Amino acid sequence: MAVTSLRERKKQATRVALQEAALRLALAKGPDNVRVDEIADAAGVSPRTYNNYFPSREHAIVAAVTASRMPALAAGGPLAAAVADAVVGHYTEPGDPAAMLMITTNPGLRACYVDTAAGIEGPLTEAIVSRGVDAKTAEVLAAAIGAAAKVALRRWLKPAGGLMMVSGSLPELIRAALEPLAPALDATAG
Amino acid sequence: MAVTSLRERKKQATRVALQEAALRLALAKGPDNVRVDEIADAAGVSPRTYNNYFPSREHAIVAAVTASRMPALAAGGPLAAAVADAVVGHYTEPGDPAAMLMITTNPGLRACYVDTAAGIEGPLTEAIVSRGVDAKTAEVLAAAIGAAAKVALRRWLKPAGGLMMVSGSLPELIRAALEPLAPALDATAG
DNA sequence: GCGCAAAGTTGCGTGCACGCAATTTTGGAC
DNA sequence: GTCCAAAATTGCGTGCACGCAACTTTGCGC
Repeated sequence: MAVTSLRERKKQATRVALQEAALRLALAKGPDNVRVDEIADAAGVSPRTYNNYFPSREHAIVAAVTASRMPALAAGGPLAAAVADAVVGHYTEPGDPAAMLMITTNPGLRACYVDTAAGIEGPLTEAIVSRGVDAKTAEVLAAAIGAAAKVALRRWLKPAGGLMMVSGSLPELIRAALEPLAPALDATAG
Repeated sequence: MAVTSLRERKKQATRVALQEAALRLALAKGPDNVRVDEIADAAGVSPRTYNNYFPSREHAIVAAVTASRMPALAAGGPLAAAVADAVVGHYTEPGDPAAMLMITTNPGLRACYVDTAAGIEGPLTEAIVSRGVDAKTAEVLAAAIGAAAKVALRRWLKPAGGLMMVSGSLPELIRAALEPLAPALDATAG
């Protein structure tokens, strides 16, 4: 938040307005009954502008309940453990339970939520590099971690039994999914 | 090709017809000047049917130059090596050079081509399982491998210097990208 | 052959993503 | 305060993906 030119603040404001409008409307009318136009309208902005902020209808809704930044990696200790802690940290947010239920229930939102995992790859790459790992190696590892996170999210969202029930603790699932990658991560230790 | 009911053969035929029409038209007019309607038309099929076969305009074009199935994993030896060979094998196809140039040149096609890598995950999971690895572990590893493959493809497609030049040998890039995952793969050995 | 259920195709309608060019807003320099 | 270049917003137009509900084809049992 270092630079806060007025312009930047206004942009952030409309972004937030769009997110909140999207979430509110989706919760009120059901996610499939919300049109982009309504969201834009509720945020006091033109429909075209909506897509200057979000690449799809679902993104605004999901963004409203998604952590914006990854926690930093712990400085020392095994890389695998530090990564697991960071990823778990990122996905351990309170977040409106009703909103989460809606996301887990709706296919489009589910997919969009899972794709969130791609967003951690950039920061992860940097973080891994800053621990002395070669940049190209770090890129691959971050991509692998992102893929594992997606698997974990998919497992978490998978309808268990007949009912749409969250199938286990997300932190546990994330740690379990990252486990197979641990040898690769710890092999980078100097 | 075990089951070849007439129905199945006709489906395959239209699929191929669509692919070839798409590729031919894209090569002739430039990929951005080809409308879905034209492709469908050239394949003697309704536009609506196009999307029963391909989820996007780009997919048919890319599918025309993409290997349909992964080579099987070698039965013995280290898993990492077997996987690397299989993935390299999958991406080592002749393929019309002109078509490849077009794909590497056009942003939309590039992205679609990279996403091809997701298609190897299913077969890979099965293959890894059949080597005695736990199913959940295999799923994560396959996802990681797919992610690494995407990184390799992206590096390969990255415009090097000012010109749109393929930046190195794809097999080399794939092996390099898979290298960091080797410890994780070989750690599964009984 | 005959008929019928399943599979595939088609047309229609809707909402959406996005390129483009025109317009409005912003904010620092003077 | 005034001005202007950069940035953001907007409207428009286009092509596309896809749900849905007819309609047509297929292929199997008889």
